Amino acid sequence: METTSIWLRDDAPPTRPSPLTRERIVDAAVVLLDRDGVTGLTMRRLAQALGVTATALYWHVKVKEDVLDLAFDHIFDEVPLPDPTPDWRADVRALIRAWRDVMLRHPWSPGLAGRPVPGPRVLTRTEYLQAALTRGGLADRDLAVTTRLLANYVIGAALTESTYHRSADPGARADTRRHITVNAAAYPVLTASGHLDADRWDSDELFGRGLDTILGAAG
Amino acid sequence: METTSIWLRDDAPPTRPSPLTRERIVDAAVVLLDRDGVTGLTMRRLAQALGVTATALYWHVKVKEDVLDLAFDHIFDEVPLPDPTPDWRADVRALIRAWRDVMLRHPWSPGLAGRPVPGPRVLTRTEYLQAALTRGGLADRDLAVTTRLLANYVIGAALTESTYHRSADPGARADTRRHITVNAAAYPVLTASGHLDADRWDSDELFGRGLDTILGAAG
DNA sequence: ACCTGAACACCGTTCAAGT
DNA sequence: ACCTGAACACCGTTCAAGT
Repeated sequence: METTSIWLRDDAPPTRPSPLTRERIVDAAVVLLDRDGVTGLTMRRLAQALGVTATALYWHVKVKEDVLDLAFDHIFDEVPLPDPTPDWRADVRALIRAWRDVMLRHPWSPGLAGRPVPGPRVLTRTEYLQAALTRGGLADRDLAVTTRLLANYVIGAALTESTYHRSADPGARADTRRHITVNAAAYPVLTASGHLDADRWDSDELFGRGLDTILGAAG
Repeated sequence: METTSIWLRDDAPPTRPSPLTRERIVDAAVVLLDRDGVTGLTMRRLAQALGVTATALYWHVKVKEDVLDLAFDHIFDEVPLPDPTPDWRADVRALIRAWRDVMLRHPWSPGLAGRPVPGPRVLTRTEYLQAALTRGGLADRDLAVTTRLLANYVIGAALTESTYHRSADPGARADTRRHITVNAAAYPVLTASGHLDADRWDSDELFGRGLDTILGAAG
């Protein structure tokens, strides 16, 4: 009868103990994407992080795009689906806010949002959203309009905000703002309104008010 | 005194008559992007289209990203800026619709929409938008909220619609829709509402109604 | 069934050199 | 000032071969 001796444990290869699975590939991909962005994810680096050859990945995945699709869907596990409440608007607000939050936490994700095939996690969240809107009395075309309005708003917001935040050149934002104020003759309203002035308004608050505008008009 | 003889004309090199300029580079880039998408634009292919060596481009441009930035801004020449009318809502509607149209005509563009530095053409259109909203009585925080709401909505809409339309696999959309209906137990609302059913609603109309929802609630 | 190694056809970018 | 050629350090993907 064999007991798990400490020597046997030390004999085990320490670098790649578990077998390669889709799950481990996706987890490693998200880590790399978070750290180095979408251009930082290469099949070779992903394989290296998993202690494996690049070509080994192609047994588990057809093309690199599949890895991106899987990673994109995977992060939406972070969007909770609480039990519906009587306040359908509050449910929608919480969902959309969490949706935006997860995309801002993974800044590489909004650019991938237009993926042709939504994964199961995205579909589940969309189901939750449409269910809440349905409780609010929306149906048929109005339901489709508001679903798209909310989804496209949150995607656009996450896309612009995330790329704006981690601008390669940190001074580029100030440069653009300066370009506006210097050419104030061409951009009188933008100059006055403080467009691209990062300190003027809080992004979270602006997003929330836009959301309220949609929800106030719907239903 | 020299006259332009036909022989002299024929002597001129036919492949690369004009000198390389940023303008010519951007024009060629847009052509390539329209034809092959963002992955189809490489510095080598771009150079070949211009009858020049890939490395020659680096005299006119610092990195490839600059080409993408220039191309993205360039297409917004196609968004007209008509004289403002007394109906500010109509002005906004026309601008946002044209904004969406140009992005759908250049399906590679929405994914680039989050570029850290907006170009002069985008800024000019944003100025036009904020001027119209200002005529509608919006100011300060309300102006910022509605500007972002409209801009992010149109960007998100263009992103999802464009990638949805030229899905690599044309049957993938139907597959996803089938996945919903087959798992109707998990997606009861999506099944009933016809989510991802391309034929159910007209995209242009849904977008327009979402736009009207925003404009109806604003101001 | 699952992974390796070698190979193919590409990339973006740098830099010395030409004109 | 503007472009070429060679070179560097990479890519995604295929495929025969190993276990």
